[in-house]
Amino acid sequence: MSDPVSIVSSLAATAFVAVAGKNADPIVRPSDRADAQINGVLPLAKSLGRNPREVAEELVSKLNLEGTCSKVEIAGPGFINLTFDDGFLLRELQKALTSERLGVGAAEVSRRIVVDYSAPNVAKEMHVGHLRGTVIGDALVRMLQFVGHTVIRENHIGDWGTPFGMLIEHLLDVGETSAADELSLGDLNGFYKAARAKFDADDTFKERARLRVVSLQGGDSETLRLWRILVAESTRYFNTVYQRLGVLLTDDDLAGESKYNDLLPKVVERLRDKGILEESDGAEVVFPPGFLNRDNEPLPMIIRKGDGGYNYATTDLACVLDRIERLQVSLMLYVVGSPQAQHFQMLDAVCRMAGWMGDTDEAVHVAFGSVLGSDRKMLKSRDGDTVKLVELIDEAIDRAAAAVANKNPELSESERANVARMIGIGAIKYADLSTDRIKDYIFDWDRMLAFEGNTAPYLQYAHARICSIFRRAGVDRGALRGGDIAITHPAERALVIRLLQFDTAVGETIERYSPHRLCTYIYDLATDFTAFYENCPVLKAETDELRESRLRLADTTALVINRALGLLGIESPEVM
RNA sequence: GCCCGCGUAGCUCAGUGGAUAGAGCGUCUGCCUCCGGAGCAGAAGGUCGCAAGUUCGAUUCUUGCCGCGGGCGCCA
Repeated sequence: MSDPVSIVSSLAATAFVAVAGKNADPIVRPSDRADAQINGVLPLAKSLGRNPREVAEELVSKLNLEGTCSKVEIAGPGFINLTFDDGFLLRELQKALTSERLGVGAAEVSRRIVVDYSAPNVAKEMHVGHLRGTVIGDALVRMLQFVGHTVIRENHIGDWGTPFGMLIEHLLDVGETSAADELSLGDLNGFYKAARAKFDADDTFKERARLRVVSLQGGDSETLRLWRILVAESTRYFNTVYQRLGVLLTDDDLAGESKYNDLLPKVVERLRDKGILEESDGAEVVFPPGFLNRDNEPLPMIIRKGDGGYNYATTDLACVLDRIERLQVSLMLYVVGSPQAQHFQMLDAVCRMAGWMGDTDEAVHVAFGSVLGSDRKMLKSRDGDTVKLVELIDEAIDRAAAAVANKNPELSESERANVARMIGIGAIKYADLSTDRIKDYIFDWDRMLAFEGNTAPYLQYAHARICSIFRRAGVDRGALRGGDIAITHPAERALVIRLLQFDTAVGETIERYSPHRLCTYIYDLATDFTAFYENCPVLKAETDELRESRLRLADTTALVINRALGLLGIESPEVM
């Protein structure tokens, strides 16, 4: 904990106990009238039936802020305005600097957590719809790991179900080798569409597909061999996308639906043993209370279809069993689009009815909105198709390369390519991460690649320029660390306070699984650095001491930007 | 019909039970021989969808309504 607001808050809490005789939230918040303000006096006075200003005075007398605040004043009806002591801020900054995580505290309790994200479908193209889930999930994984949790990534790919009948038959028609080539090249849409077209147009093909599904589910070894080709080629393709995108997912994280096949009968069995499985319209279902259908009748979660087959609900239940009983996790994050909200509510309800999840187990639907075009409709390519993720990546890098060539023509070709990659990918990711995930967001190339405003290029540029200060100074950043930092200007002070808020920013981001909070923080930090850089000459500082102090502030800022962007899965170029 | 989410400046978006609601872009007026303009200073622009309620205090919480999007039994 390095945020002065948190530190002062806990000090205030003890004073509140002294005055109130019980725990009371001091409600300490950052303030624009001082560094922080204590808002908890008014509600406390109300509950004590006392005059607020009187209570405020008593509180101030019991508040030991020696060494943390240089000024404490009561204002208005009973607010207490606090001004932090500069020495205190600088001590905290030094502590943060020498800490492992730049002041960010470890989680109070380290948990085992599954993060379920990305989830593309085998033999189907990855498109913009997969972008958000992949990027948000990856950022959450990085942050949770950062604060000390044990994170298990799970990529729940769609590798099972009726479409595989037609896909396998199409594979046979095309020939295994050329089909594999087609898939590994990434022409998944073409493959899927061709299969689909035949399925729709040709009754004998449809029959073959139907029979193939049966033998797939029956475990026919030849069919499984063919199925594995589809899965292997698809996942190989997914991996190339993940690598280009710079996300953590690998084959080790694959947890396709097929993986849970053996568990499905057990799910049914255990629900039946629990006495909550019912028969309805020929299907075996569970009715979690409170869910109604169109006609205001109880809405079931279908465990086993009328034809004896299983569906996604069963698989998801099996997943929960596996995660809780085998992986021993207590928290499951589902980074999945918001349209599936009701499904996850029912899933949670059924797991609790079944007793699989207890009071300490949590399943959180980390829901996110859709990616829209400028017309506010689902983003589509010109021909009305979904936009392929790889094409999006290509275009981002192309556009970034053009911007870099324009901004810094001096860069060598290979440097430019590398920087363009970092900027392009960063821009896409940041655009996705920087707005509240629950809302739909409007995809706009010009905005996300702008060097002004709350964008990745702006933040990356801020980082690169700080690096350039050191190149120009001819100073080794590492060698500088540990030395004195001074506050001689309000802009330096504001920057120090902001640097200390990194802890809170990460904490709030994790608490709400909302990466945009961290984005806002980095942007504020960059803005504060700009004000500092504008007002406080660094290389031309009046004295060597001041120059070094300011270089240290620049260094710290760059470290935090780099680390924070890293937590979002975004790289920080040193030149651009 | 029922349920869920969203509705903040012209546009894209932050934000909060507290004392004058913020940013970027766009618009307008100035400024700077600046460590790479990520420029700087200022102006205009908002009944925080509408209406009640809870509260000392609501844009934030509750309810109703309006608008938009999504979901609502054998797809995932």
